[in-house]
Amino acid sequence: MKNKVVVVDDHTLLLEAIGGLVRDFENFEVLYLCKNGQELLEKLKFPKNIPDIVLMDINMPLLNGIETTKALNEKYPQIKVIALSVEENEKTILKMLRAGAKGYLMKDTKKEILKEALNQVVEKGYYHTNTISKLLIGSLTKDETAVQLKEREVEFIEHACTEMTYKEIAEKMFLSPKTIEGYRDSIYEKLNLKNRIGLVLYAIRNGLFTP
Amino acid sequence: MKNKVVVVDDHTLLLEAIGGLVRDFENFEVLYLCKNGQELLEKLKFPKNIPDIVLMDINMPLLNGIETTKALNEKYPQIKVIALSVEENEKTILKMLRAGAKGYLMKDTKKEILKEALNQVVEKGYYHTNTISKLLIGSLTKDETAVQLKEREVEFIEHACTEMTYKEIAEKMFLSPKTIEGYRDSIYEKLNLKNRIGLVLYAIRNGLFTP
DNA sequence: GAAAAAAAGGGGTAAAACCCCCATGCATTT
DNA sequence: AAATGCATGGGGGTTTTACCCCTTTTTTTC
Repeated sequence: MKNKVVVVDDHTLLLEAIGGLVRDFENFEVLYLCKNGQELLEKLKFPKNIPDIVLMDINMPLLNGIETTKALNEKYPQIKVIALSVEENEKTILKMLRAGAKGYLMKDTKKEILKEALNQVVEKGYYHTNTISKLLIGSLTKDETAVQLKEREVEFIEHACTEMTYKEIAEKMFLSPKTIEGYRDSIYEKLNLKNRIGLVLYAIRNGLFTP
Repeated sequence: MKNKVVVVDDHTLLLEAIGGLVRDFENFEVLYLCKNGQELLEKLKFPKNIPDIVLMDINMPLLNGIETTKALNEKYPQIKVIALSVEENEKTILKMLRAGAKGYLMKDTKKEILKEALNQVVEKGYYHTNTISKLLIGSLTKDETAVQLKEREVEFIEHACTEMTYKEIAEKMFLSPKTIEGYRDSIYEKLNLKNRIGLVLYAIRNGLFTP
């Protein structure tokens, strides 16, 4: 019995191409392909559509890789997710692993490594490269969870990533400029930032804002 | 006689996967795969390695797609380049077309479209989707070339994409703060920006700075 | 229901950013 | 020789940010 694989990626070309690669591996078969997380969750409502492994991109519209992985881990814990991404961003990788991904592959992976990863996930239940393992060890020492942004603060950060002044942002969010300054100050403290430029860079690097 | 295709992309998985797709098309064969522009130029030194079509990614280390395409157009004008990218950035697309690319495909393209593009490039010498055609028409009216940043201004912009104050940037560039302000003001005018946030976003969106 | 935490708003000061308009020196062009 | 372009630096002003420390109101928690 071949292991059933589903590939999820919004870039159709990449999606079909990776599907093609997996189809070439002897002990794997491609069940179907999805363009985003929402499409996958729809499909999974039918038991015949439940795969053994999901190869999942992280940056997707509608429902991204992290949220989708979380959902899968709750509803279908038997499905093993391997993240697939060009993102080398440490925090993103960690978020994905926390969401329950069993492996993480950079997109500059060789065909053989993909096969190896698929096989290891089937046999051992996980696949981690050296890079990822080191990251995991590092994450134990750092207290990442301490930084928790409020809903309204995230909203403010998105507005801060434009040419608007704080006064204008305040108007847009129906708040006093002073409240906005309050948000800013508490964010600066939490994230150890010096000025708005730093905030913008933080937002971009952590996916809160896409330029 | 099959048309010879070379794929250039730094993401190995994508590289191999696209190679696989092209291999499946009847009238095309994959000569070889490259991880960046430099590797391609090395290969081309041997006449037997000269393909009919190059499928080229834009963002690559060592020698990016735009520079590589320029080089190809000078030395091997018979080779037709099709750009392949996730970038939807207008300016990047235009740069690539100006460099001499005969076609431009987003990575969310279907397998059939890729085949269609390859065939059209062989037959007509070019392949442009509606989106690209509209862009081309638009570019004729706008005088994009007017905006020309000086060497030193670009250097300043890179520093502006950090938490440094202008005073600190001035020290780092061995200039008076007033000179820095001069750079800033002329850049704001040229690029129609309101403040430093806008500058940072411009820099990121146009590849002057990678966060 | 009281205590604690958070969200929202405020005052004041100093620094940074922004915006004009101007001067010098130096190379290239005409 | 005059003109142009450009890099560099400056004066003096306003606006916007940053950074203090503080109060009131709402929400959460025990």
